Amino acid sequence: MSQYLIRKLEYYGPLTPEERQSLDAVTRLRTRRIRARDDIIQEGDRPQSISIVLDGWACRYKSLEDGRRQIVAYLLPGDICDLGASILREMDHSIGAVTATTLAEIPFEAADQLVSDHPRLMQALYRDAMTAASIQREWTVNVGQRTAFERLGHLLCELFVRMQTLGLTRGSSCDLPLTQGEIADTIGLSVVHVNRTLQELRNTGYVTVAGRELTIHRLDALERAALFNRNYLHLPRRGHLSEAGES
Amino acid sequence: MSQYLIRKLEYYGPLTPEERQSLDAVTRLRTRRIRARDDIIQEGDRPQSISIVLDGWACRYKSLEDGRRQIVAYLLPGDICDLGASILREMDHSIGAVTATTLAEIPFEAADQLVSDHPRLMQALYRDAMTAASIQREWTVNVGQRTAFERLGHLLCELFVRMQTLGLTRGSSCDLPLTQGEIADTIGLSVVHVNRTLQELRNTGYVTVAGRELTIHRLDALERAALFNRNYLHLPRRGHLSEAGES
DNA sequence: CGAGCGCTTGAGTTCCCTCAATGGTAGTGG
DNA sequence: CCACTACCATTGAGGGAACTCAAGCGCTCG
Repeated sequence: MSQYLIRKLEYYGPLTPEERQSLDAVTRLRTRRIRARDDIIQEGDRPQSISIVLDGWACRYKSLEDGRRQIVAYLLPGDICDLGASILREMDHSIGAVTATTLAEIPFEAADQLVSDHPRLMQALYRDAMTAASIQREWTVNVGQRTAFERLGHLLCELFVRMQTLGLTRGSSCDLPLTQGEIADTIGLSVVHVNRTLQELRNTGYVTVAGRELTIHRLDALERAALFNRNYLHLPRRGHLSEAGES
Repeated sequence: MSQYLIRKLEYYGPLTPEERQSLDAVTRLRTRRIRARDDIIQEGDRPQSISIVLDGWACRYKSLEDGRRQIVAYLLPGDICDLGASILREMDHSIGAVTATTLAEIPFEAADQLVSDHPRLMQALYRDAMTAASIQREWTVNVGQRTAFERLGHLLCELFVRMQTLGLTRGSSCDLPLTQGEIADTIGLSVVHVNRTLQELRNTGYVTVAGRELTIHRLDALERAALFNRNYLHLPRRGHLSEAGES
């Protein structure tokens, strides 16, 4: 079940069979299903376990009193929901399910046991948290400096590349289960403007967005146009990536 | 020398005298002075030690190829420069000195020794990293959702409150060694518009900015006007804060 | 089959940007 | 000690990117 987390952690260095197995076991202890658009946890809550996305898309978001909302991260399969939340007093943001989502819920004791049994896993998880922080910095740059066209292009590049590392792309296509309203809340634009910018991306031949599927026709060109530089994802050098069918 | 780091970590829970002393000792091993506006480390570099700001202001920033620049964090005394950089391949952003800055440089081996001698310090440092990540999320909200007035007000509130926790405020005033250009790169506005927005903040009586000093006349009111909610700083409940003279 | 939601389009507006110019101040060097 | 330079803050004018409001269309689903 936790194949995506394992896959992700192995980018940082191979795991031993024991580490893989312990990780796998601990994610099978308890699972939880969330319906699309329901909240997984809310700002102010105190989490009782560590949750990992097994399947589906979720997002971290923060709301302002007057209803404005900013999505600050997307959680794809293998991503951990409560980085540090257990160690801080309470959640400073909410997490919502974008699609129907399956979570593994790991009790704190089981997690403690896991990392004390396998100290190298601790390091891999820390690394994962640092990568998440790097992505957060890049998102700040995205909304702070880039034009609407670049912002949207950058977001699509990031999501595609992250899906690719998970083996969840099909050629130059992947799922994109976001509404234009959610995209708007992600890149700090209005829905109307997202719609027009998306048309611009389509009309210039960079992408096709049909239903819930994204196709990037010229990834290299889009990366250039959107000033996307994948260094912030801290992936291994190119060429290691594989698709679903190949593994 | 590392009084500010110690002070910050003690917000998360008191340290033993031994922990304090070891922390202090390790920050005295080697120090480095940086002139204002020089870079401390650049994107792509691989850090050779852990640096802690002892004195002065620094900032994390990312540059785009065409010269646009986004400041993604300010590093105040007690802040750690290379959260996770040692564990990732290379720096995904640069760090520059805003003012003249003094750094403690802790060799990796000394840092490893420190946290293995005092495991609770590891937890405090991890907590600190998680708080930094929380601030980063809030900055994404700031540039993504808030108006120019709110953005600038929010930034000033954050900097003032953070300086306050360090005991570096004088009543309702504190240092603000930023040029309007740097503020512009922080909140994603043009210099001209920062200037006008700052005037708006002055004219409405919220703040005075004279030379390199910021005075916030009505902090509560500004917090409300800027939609500032200090929960994301994960400070202890209010009332614990003290000023320089009091401790 | 109406209701709700998401996508799309048009029209008008506003917030923020760029360009340009000025004055003040600090640092440099002759 | 005073040019000379550089940088920063400030102001005006004009333009454009993105916003709001409003309406219509096509799904899907109870």
